[in-house]
Amino acid sequence: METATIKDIAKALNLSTSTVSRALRGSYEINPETKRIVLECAEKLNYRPNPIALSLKENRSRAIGVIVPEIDNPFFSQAINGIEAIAYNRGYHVVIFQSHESYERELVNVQHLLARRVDGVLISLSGQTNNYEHLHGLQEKGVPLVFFDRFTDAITTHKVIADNFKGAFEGTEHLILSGRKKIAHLGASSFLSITTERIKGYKAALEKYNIPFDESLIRYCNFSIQEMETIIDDLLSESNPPDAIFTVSDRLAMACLTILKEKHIAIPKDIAVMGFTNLKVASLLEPAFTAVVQPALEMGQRAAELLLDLVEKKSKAPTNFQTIRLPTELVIRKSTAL
Amino acid sequence: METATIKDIAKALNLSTSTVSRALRGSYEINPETKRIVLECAEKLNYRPNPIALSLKENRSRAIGVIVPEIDNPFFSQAINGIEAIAYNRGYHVVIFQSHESYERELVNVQHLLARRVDGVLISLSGQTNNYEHLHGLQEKGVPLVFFDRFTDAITTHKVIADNFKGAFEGTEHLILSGRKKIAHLGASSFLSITTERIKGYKAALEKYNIPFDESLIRYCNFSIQEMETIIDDLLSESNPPDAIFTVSDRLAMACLTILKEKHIAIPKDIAVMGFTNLKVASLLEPAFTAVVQPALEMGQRAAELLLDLVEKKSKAPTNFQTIRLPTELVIRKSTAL
DNA sequence: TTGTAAGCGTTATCAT
DNA sequence: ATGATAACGCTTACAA
Repeated sequence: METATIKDIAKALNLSTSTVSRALRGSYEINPETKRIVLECAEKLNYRPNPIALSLKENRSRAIGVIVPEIDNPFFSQAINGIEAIAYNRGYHVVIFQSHESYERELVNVQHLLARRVDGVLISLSGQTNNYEHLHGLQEKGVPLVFFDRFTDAITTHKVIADNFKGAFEGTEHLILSGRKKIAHLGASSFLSITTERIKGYKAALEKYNIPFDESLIRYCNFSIQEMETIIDDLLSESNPPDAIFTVSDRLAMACLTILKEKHIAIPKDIAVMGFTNLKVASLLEPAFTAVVQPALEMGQRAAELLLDLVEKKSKAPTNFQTIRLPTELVIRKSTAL
Repeated sequence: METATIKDIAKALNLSTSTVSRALRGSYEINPETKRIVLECAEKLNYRPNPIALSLKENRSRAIGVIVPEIDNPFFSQAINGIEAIAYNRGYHVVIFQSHESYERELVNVQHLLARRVDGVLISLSGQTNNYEHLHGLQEKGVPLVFFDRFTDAITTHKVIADNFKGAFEGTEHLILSGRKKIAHLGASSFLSITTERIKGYKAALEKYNIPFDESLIRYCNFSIQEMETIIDDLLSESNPPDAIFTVSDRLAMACLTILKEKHIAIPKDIAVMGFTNLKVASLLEPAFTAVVQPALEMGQRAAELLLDLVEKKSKAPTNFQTIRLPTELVIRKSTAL
């Protein structure tokens, strides 16, 4: 059974396709009776408008593209969840791409999205991206773009991000106040806003408590778990290892805890571990772990809302682009008996 | 700057669109010189074929649809990762929908996928689904369908699933051999294959060791974390609570561990906990937790491969539908010092 | 109130 | 070797 088209209805009813089209979309200028029989017939034939034909005509797809570093990362899958919820409610589909932290891949993703004529793009930058021509390209072609989580100031548009500075400041302060003297900071790629902003927060906290900043305590690792492990191992095997570790992502936190456990290092006692995660993950981790919880779901929702507003915007009035900083929450869980 | 079309190239070169089209796709019957200048011009204008126009013409979209209960679930996000990898390599896009464990939502998702003319569908059934007309509908319209993880025998097609019976058997056996006498089984919805198959494995293990089966030790919970907690609480507050709990999903395992910890119940000592999860989550959970690890990534990959084979199949020869059961792995982690 | 025709970008068929 | 035309499904001036 093939899908019925407007033509089929027109033929069945001896009407023109334009009449059917109008009746279907409830135009004024149509005889109520005609409208009735058209709708009835459409129902009978199980007519479904072909969105592809519409896309071709209107040069838009009612789909938005999302580019994330990895789907299989709790932060991003939760953000996508938020995006999907909003998009679904507003009648849009979501097409997902992964950059796998690769600039080249991100480039290709953008080209695919352009080819697909998505109506807008949500992106969280790859850790390798430090050139933004592809994003300018999107904007030049009039495709609205909104950043979430990882952005660049090189592009003017809405940004929905965590309050990285404040989160890192509060987290670091918490470590200091609980007596830690030597706090390592495990960042992602140095290109990323989440890294630079968090390092600033970290530094500011050290400064407030007159702790000298030690460059060697900052490490960058963006890619494989493998690489993270190497770096963490390296950090821990120094003659005078840190007594606290601040990590900037779920995966770093996990890698860190795993290694510490393997090395039989007591987490609250010998080394304090804290870092940016999302709530679900935080609840799974070592109870002594302190989480700077990011509102991943809300970030996705807000970003999607802003994007769809841009997409549906009719007026050509200049947009006031916003940078929304969602608050993080410091979660200190009791170390319950296991 | 607008996107260039074949027409633009034709106009610029004083050729017909058909010639340009043929040159672009490297037809024999074209003058090498013409071909050259066309390609050159296409390059200059940054021509990109419009996949929407192609879709309309060919009545296909080079996109596959995926329906999962929840994106934000480590098992599914990992499976999607596998799907995406294969689809990307073979030139397909992935459109993702969530059923949120709701039959109605799944129905709507299927309709959207039909409207979008996806070339094929991968689905893992919602916990509420016990009517399969919508899936028959897909098949009637010639849209290939492949199940992964959660399937029904009411539909004839490829199925890529975990070896649920064996996994549950081995897991339960492990609990029995480590001295547990009263093993509770926390299933998802009773409609789901993952539930029924795993219960069979559980029963078979009990039988092997002559442990009488006690219906009241089996509980079903498919939905909110809230509901899971109620059920687990209920189970634990019986006069003679179980000394082991077997859970059939990541989320159940998490809910279970959380509650036990809150109640200060010693996990290896008072109650053994084990269950189906994926490796990433398993490594984060309570070290005394025993995991029946499912190959989520591979499941996604295999399912996507089978689906794309169906999609691209030319011959009308009847297909031999396969049911691929991927082995699970019993992971017993040492309870390292924390 | 309804019909005719053009057009969205592309390719296939049938000329030339 | 190349061009003209129709067609994919739909909307929308413009005509009637």
